[in-house]
Amino acid sequence: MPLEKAPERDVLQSVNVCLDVLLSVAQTPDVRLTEIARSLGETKPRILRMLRTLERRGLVRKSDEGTYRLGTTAIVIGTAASTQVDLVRIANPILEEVGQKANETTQLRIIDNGESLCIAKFEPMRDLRVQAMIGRRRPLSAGSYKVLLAFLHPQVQTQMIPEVLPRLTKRTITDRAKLIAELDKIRNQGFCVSYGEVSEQLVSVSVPVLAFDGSVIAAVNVGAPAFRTQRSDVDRFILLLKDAARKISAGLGW
Amino acid sequence: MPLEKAPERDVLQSVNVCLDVLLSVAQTPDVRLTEIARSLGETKPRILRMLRTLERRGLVRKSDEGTYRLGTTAIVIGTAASTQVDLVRIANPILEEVGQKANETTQLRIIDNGESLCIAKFEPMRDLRVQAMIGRRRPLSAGSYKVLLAFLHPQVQTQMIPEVLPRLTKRTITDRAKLIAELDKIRNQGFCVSYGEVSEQLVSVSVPVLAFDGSVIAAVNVGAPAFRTQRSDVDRFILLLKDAARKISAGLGW
DNA sequence: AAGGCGGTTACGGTGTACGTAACACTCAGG
DNA sequence: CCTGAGTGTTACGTACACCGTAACCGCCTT
Repeated sequence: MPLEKAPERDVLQSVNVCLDVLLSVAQTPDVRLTEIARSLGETKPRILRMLRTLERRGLVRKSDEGTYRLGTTAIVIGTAASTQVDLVRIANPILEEVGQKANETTQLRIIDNGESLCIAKFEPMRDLRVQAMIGRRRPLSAGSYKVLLAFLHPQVQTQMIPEVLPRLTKRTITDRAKLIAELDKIRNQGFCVSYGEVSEQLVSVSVPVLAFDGSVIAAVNVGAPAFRTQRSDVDRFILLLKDAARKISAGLGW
Repeated sequence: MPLEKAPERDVLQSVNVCLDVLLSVAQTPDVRLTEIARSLGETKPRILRMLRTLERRGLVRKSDEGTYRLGTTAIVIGTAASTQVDLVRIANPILEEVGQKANETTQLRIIDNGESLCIAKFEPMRDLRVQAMIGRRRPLSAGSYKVLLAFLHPQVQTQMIPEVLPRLTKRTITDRAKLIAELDKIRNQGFCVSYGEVSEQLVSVSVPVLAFDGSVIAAVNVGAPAFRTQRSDVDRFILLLKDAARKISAGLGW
């Protein structure tokens, strides 16, 4: 029996592909028709039809050179979403507050599709700072984002950890057993500090945002260059983040 | 012959409806399945399938009570769009600058689907201020947004003006001939000031953003409460907006 | 001139996704 | 306690929307 495409019951594949196209354009601006078709493994006519419909509705825009970008309707939907998603709406001012006090970059990350996904951020006015980007994905196993794993129910946790752990730097944990031990430690202390696991010379601190039942909703994070971050700074970040996580939980109604 | 649905050649109606659903949720948060189906004139099973696919991709999220909101993927797409749409990316800091100097709300509006559409804004820190909202639509004929009409090519202009002009306040122009005369005046002086045409007690000033060939791209706008806006303020706004429009044009490469 | 590559069109067959109908469930009212 | 009017949901057979193939039209490069 062929194990390819489990057709995902009750999912309109036409709409599904159209969303693929949309995300494709979002990810790589000025992408061409052929490139999209190739990367999605679809035929050109099909993608052309998708793009035409998306263009007519202002979701994408075609440049004179035949490349595609997102359009104005995408902005409208996006800003509406920022106000509709409680987590982001609540977290944004709190992220800014922490970011101002720490004078470093802060992020809000959730689990999405087996990865961590940045859905809100704040960057301080400072010449040198960690660069964050809404929509950027990272493996769950690397960096301090692994708090997201640590506070998961044990069964889904092991299920969420892939067979082979991707290596981003020489400090990245790639041994499953070692990772699980680390996760235990994190769950006990309530936070995670990571040194150069995802990027060299970067230190990252994360604290989980928990729901009323103790399930993990998201993680708040401070990222900073290692050279200017003392042990005392890290401790300060942890306190700031714990406070922030508590506020966000409260803001969500718990 | 039936004049209903000209099937819009090469437009996937399945995708089309799905976008309707998405915009529906964007416009009215916490909307229910039945309500969407009713407002779009579609059947419930169809909309259910759409929502399910959208939900699986994180575009919308279903609450426990069965209502729908936009989801995290919508945020990702939206923020990507803000950086990809040149006009918005360029205009945003300029809008803020003008807004700070005027200490009033500023907007960037384009023509979309026969209406004016707000795609960027700035609101000053001030207790009482005009409220702007990205995605909000207004008739092209009312308020100072009519600069968008004024700088259109004459043939498309008349084609863009509807048969009957909607009345928003008692000051709204509802006579076609009068409107066209007004548009001539606006085109000559290069800006438009409107007193209470779209909202009572509000004054609004708009200046067109022109492309290298003189075609109109967008309009920049200052909106303020009438009671605190002197003639001299209006003049100041005009200067600020003209400068802003010039900068935006330049930023777009002209 | 020939070939490659991008985008586009045409068209006929098929399988996706459509609507109908019936189903569960909750709530309000009689 | 039943009934009716709301939800949202499932099942299913049919039709047509949409798909892929193939051919086409530029535009480059060789």
